[in-house]
Amino acid sequence: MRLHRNMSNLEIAELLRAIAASYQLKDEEKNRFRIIAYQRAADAVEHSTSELKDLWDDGKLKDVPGIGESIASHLDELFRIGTSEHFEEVMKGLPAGMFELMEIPGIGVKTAYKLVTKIGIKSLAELERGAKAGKIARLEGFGEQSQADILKSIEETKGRTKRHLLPYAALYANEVIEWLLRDKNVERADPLGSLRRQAATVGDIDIAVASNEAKEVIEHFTLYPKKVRVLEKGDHTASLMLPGDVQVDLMVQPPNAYGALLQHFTGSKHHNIALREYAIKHGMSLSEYGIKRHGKLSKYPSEEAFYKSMGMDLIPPELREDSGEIEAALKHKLPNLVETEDIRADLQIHSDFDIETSHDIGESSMQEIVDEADKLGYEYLAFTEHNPSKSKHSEREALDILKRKLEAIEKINSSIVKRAEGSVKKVFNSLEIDILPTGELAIPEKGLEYLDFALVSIHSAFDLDRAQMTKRVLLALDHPKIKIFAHPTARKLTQREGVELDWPQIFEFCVKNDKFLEINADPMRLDLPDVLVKEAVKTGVKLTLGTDAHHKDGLQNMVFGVSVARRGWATKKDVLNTLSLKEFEKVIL
DNA sequence: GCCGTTTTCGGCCCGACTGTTTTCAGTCG
Repeated sequence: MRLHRNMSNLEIAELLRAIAASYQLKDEEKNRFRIIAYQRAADAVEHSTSELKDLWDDGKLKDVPGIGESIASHLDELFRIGTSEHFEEVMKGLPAGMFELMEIPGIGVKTAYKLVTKIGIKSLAELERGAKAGKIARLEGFGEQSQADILKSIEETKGRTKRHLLPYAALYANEVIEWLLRDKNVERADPLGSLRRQAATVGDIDIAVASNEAKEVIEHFTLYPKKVRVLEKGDHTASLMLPGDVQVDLMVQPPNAYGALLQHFTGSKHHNIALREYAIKHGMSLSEYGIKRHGKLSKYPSEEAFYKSMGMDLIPPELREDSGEIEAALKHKLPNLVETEDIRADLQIHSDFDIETSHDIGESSMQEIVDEADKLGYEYLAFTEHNPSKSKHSEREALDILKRKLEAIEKINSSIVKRAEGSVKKVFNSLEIDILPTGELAIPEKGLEYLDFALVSIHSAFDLDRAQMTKRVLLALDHPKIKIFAHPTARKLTQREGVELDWPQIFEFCVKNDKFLEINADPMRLDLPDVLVKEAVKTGVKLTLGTDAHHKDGLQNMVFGVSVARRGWATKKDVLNTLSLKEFEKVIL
C-alpha cells in the first residue's frame, strides 16, 4: 500500500486494517487489544462523515471515536509529510495480494498470509488455479474439504450481487413472512438486521420466528415455493437461496425468549458490542438467549422487557448504531421520532406537464397525483418539475413555458377549492432547478417570479473539489425564492458516491437563512443520508421530505424517507412538512 | 491502543460453526 498526503477515508481505513492484520500475524498476547483498537479505528474512519484530512486541518482528528493519542500522531505525520515511519515499519513484510484473498468468505488474515507465503498465491485467479490443481489440500492445516470450500466460496463470490436497495429487501422479506405465517406453529415473524434498522441497503435477509415447534417451522420454511435451493438446515436455523442471489436466513426461538433473539440479530454489530460492554460493567452478560446475572439466565418475551431489565427504554431499531442511543435510553431521553402519519405533504413531485426539460418528466397527470395524495391524507403538495432546458430554449421561451405551468397549477387549485371531498387543500407551484457549475440557476431570474418557492439540486459537474462545490451550492441557495436543497449529496446508491461539501458550513447557512435540506425518499437516493441527517438535526437544520415521484405510485415511497429521518434522530418538529398548511406557508412563502 | 456517571489504570462482547484436530484455531455475524 502506497502512503500519501491526500489519502481518503476509505484508504485510511484500509491502512488501519492492514496495521491490525500485521499485529495479528505477530500474534503477541499483549497485542490482542491493540488489534481490536486498530480495527475499531478503521471502522470509525470508514463511517466518518468528514474527511479525516479536513478534520486534521482543523486539529480535530481525536474527535473521531477510536482515534487516540497514538494513531492521531501517526496520521498527523502522514498528512504533514505523506508517510508515517511507524505505519511503514509495522507493515513491513505484509505480502502484497493477501488482502485480495481476504475478500473470499472464510479466508481471514492468517489463512491469507499462509497462502501467500507458503505457496506463493497472490491473487484470486491464482487461488482458484491452486485449488483446482490440489495445491491447497496439501498445505499443513488444510485438507480436501477446506480446498473444496474455498473453490465454492470463489464461485459464489463471482455471482454475488451487492447489497439490495431497502424497498426490494422489504418486498422479499414480506413475501417470506407471509409464507411463514401460513404455518400455524408460527406465532410471530419479524425481519431482523439492517432491514429492521431500515438501512439504505440490505445484505442478507434475516427473519426471526417465535414458535415452540422449531422443527416444523424450519421444515415449512424450506418448502418456500420461490427458493432456488436450501443452503443450510439446522435445529433452530435455516438458510435459503432465492432467485437473484438473495439469501434468506431464518432463526427460531420459543415465544418466551423471543425478545433476546430479536435484539441480538437486529444489531447493529456496534450497538450490540457497546450494549454488552455496558452489561459486563454492571454484572450482566448478554446473548441471543437472554441476560445472565451471576450465571443465571433470564429470558425475555419482548425487546422492551429486555432493554427495560437493563434500565433502558426500548431503543427503536433505526437508532441502534452506537451513536449515543444507549446513553439516551439510560437517561430516558430518546427522541420521539417522526412517523409516517405525521407527514402532511410531499414536497418533490414530477407530473407529466410537458415542461420541455432535458431531464425526465413524470408519467401521471397533476390530477392523478392529487387523487393519490388524497388517499394518503395529505394536506398540500409541491409540483417540482425540472427547469425547462437551458440549451434548447431562449429566455423568452423558458418564461412562456413557466407561465403555462403556473396556469396549470392555478387550474388545479381552483378545482380543489370547489370540490366537496379530498384532504388536499393546495398545490404549490415549485420547480427543481439545476445548480450550474458556477452556482448560477438554470432558469432566467424573471422565471422565479412565477414560482411559490423552488428546490435546487446538482445534476452535473459532480467532481468539483470541496471548496468550489460548497461555494457553488451556497451561491444557489442564497436566492430568496430558493428554499430547499434537494438530494444534497447527489449520490446514487450502489452506483455513485456523493459530492464533497463542507457540511458544517452548509448546515450553518441553512439555519441562519431559513433554507431547508431535503431527504429524498427515492430508493436509489435516500439523500440526505442518515448520518448527515443526524448532524443536520443536531445543528438545528429543518428538513423536508419528498419522494421525487415521477409516477403517482411513487408517492408511496415516503415511508423510506421517514426511515432516513428516523435514523437521523429527527422528531416531528425537525421536519417541515409535518406542519399544517397555514404554518407551512408562513415559513416557506 | 483506547477510554472513563463505578476507572487516568485496568479493563476491553458473545456464541456458533467448521475443519483439522486429539483439545483448538480461525472465521463469521
